Amino acid sequence: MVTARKPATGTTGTPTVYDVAERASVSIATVSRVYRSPDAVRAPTREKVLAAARDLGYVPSGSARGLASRTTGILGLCIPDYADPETDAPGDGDENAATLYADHIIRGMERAARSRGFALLVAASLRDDPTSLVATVAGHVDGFAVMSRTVAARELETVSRRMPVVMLAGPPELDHLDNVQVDNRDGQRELTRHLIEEHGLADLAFVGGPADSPDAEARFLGYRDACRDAGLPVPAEPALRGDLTRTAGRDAARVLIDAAASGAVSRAGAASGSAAASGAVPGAASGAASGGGPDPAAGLPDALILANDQMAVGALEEFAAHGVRVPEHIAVTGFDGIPLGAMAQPPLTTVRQPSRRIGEEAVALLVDRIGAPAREPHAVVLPVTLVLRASCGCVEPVPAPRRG
Amino acid sequence: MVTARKPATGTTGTPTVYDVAERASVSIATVSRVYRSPDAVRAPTREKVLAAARDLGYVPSGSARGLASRTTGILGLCIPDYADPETDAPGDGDENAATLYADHIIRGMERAARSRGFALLVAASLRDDPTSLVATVAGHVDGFAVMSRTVAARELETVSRRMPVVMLAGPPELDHLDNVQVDNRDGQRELTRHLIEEHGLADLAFVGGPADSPDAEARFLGYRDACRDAGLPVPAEPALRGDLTRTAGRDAARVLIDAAASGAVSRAGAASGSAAASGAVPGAASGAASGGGPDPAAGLPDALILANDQMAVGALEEFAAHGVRVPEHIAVTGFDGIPLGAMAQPPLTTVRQPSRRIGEEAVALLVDRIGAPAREPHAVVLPVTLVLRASCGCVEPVPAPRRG
DNA sequence: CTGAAAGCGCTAACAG
DNA sequence: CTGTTAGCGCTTTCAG
Repeated sequence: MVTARKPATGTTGTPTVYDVAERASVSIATVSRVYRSPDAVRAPTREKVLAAARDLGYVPSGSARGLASRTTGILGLCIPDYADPETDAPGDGDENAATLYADHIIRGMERAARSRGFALLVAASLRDDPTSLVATVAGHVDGFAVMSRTVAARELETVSRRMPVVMLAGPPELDHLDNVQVDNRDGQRELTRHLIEEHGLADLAFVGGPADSPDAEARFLGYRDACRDAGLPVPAEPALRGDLTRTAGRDAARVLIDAAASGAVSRAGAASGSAAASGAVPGAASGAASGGGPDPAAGLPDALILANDQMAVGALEEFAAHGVRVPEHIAVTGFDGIPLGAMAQPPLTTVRQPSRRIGEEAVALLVDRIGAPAREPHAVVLPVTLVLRASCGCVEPVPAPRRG
Repeated sequence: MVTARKPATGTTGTPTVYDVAERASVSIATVSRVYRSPDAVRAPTREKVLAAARDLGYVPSGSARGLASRTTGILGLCIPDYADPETDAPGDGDENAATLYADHIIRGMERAARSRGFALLVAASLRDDPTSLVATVAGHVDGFAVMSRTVAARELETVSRRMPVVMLAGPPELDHLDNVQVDNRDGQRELTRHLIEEHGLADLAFVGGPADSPDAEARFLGYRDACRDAGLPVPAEPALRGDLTRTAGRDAARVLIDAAASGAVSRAGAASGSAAASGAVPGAASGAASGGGPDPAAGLPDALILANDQMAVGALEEFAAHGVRVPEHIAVTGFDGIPLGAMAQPPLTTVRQPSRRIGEEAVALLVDRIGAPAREPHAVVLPVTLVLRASCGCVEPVPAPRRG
């Protein structure tokens, strides 16, 4: 006869089920049961085990558990690299706002996950380290969400055959994946239509994001839709492009101001991408929301439509610095609905994205699929909402009464 | 002789080392090596393995790995429950800003962790579900950080004997734990001193947070330090307390306004905690930054010092709504350095916390300790910085030039 | 440089 | 209700 098969860990090392079992004079199976299905163990026995565990400082090993049960109770999230680590609080907290979006998704997922009994594993790609995020995450989770452009499609292709994966806020690169998006195009179309129909603006300039940003491109498309619907010229390219930062918004505004000052030449000509945008209807500027005063607005479009709030806030700042009044001289709009927009001067008209809901939907989709791996891929498109504030010429609505 | 000991997984199930090994005609040990120490395997062999893995869609199991190697490559973070999930974007995005603090810590940890080869497991306590966070997290990580008051001290006590734990932004409840804090007291002292010495203010009112918020309490202590240093009355309790939200800030401002309007009675008397605060030096109000105009300031303190930015922004809003001018009638300050503060009207003077660095330090501490479990506990205190803007009477400094 | 063997700590049928 | 017995998939000496 052999000696004990699984000798208790003795002195060193973290305590295991064996240690607890020995101390409580029960089998390891019972110890396991106490944690997995407490009701399947008689109360006295359970107490004994719990007491032993407490004394020993026992904490079940997630790894062993995961290995044995083939599920980890963890959901993953891959996000793109954001912000330079060295740039902490350079002065105005600009980069803080930049992250809000991903933060909200994280938060939404975290809560939704936890309320369903999952924890959240977050991994961001590192600009300089192309190590596969998927490999890091996939091995530890029961399923995960990926923000668009974070990981290579080929990799997703492979791993998505083995576990639930949902694509976030990006075009369904892999059509067989679940994915949740926001209705960027629709939102921008409605916003633009509002400018055209409610405020009677006709000379619009759109400031886009990088050409490879699906969100920004979808917004541009929405902008074009509105132009088309209104019988306005439909630009093939944004009048300007920026990298979605506040600074880019400032720059865009300055380009416009400079162009306006140097005569009525194609003011969009200074753009990075192709030029020739917004039709030249200089006279239309006088048709703006609330004309009056002298005319620092001469040569400016009726409205500047930026692809996100950050750029819009930057533009607001630049205009203010140059004595251009918003919305009197030019209307300005953003997209996203970040808190900063509400505090801007004037408060920014924008389109609010349900960023937190994106995370929540992702979890719902993931959990669904974990329950039914063969289910058809779902694509959920979250609606956005117009937030009309002063920067487009709308009167700031009275603050809503607190809800009961 | 027996049959194959570890038959390849065959058709079903996710592929394992055995499948890859078989397909590449090598042993499982070699497959393992390819992932753990690629250089220990001849290039041709390595390629063969990698190819097989690719074909199979093989992803190493984090659980199995963790079990076998006793390390998971994951760092954990326990944060307190925040925001009601139902309250998404009720109107002003208030709750968005509310989370910034935890978000920054998450972000800081996430990046720091990843740059050192770790992923981040985030778990928030659920208001209604007291299930042990620690149990969820501890089993899956190599060490973790805990935001103060998130988990019971007893539990930490136990688990910290078995793995690295660092306490965040809270008083070292367990003195043997590593912990990282922010110099709340010092920051508030300096800010207050600035108000007293640079602006000549003497009648100060401090709005604190919940009594069980270590951060808010430390700030109050700093405020008291400054009062004492200046020979001013040293209140035993904050003039008012709030729950650190924007709404609480609004309420605080209103209490002050009402009290001022209803005569010069003890305006702090309406506070929740004990009353009797800031010495009565009503005349001093005229000594404010830029006196002039009529006197809506009558009965108001010279300055309202709020325990955080959110409350301060709320106060700013309320004052504006009642025609009280800041800083002419009353100076207002916050604490934290959230982006909202910079956009407020007037821009908010505050103390900036290096929130992201907290997360970074936490990771550094954790990784250090993982490397040296027996090391002495470290306590790092991060410095804060004064951000002087218009709400205290300082001129808004010109925007710093972009760094080269 | 590669293979064989022995677990890591826990769960999950099965027996009793 | 509780104990036995196999592994889960991978890392790791230790040989070769």
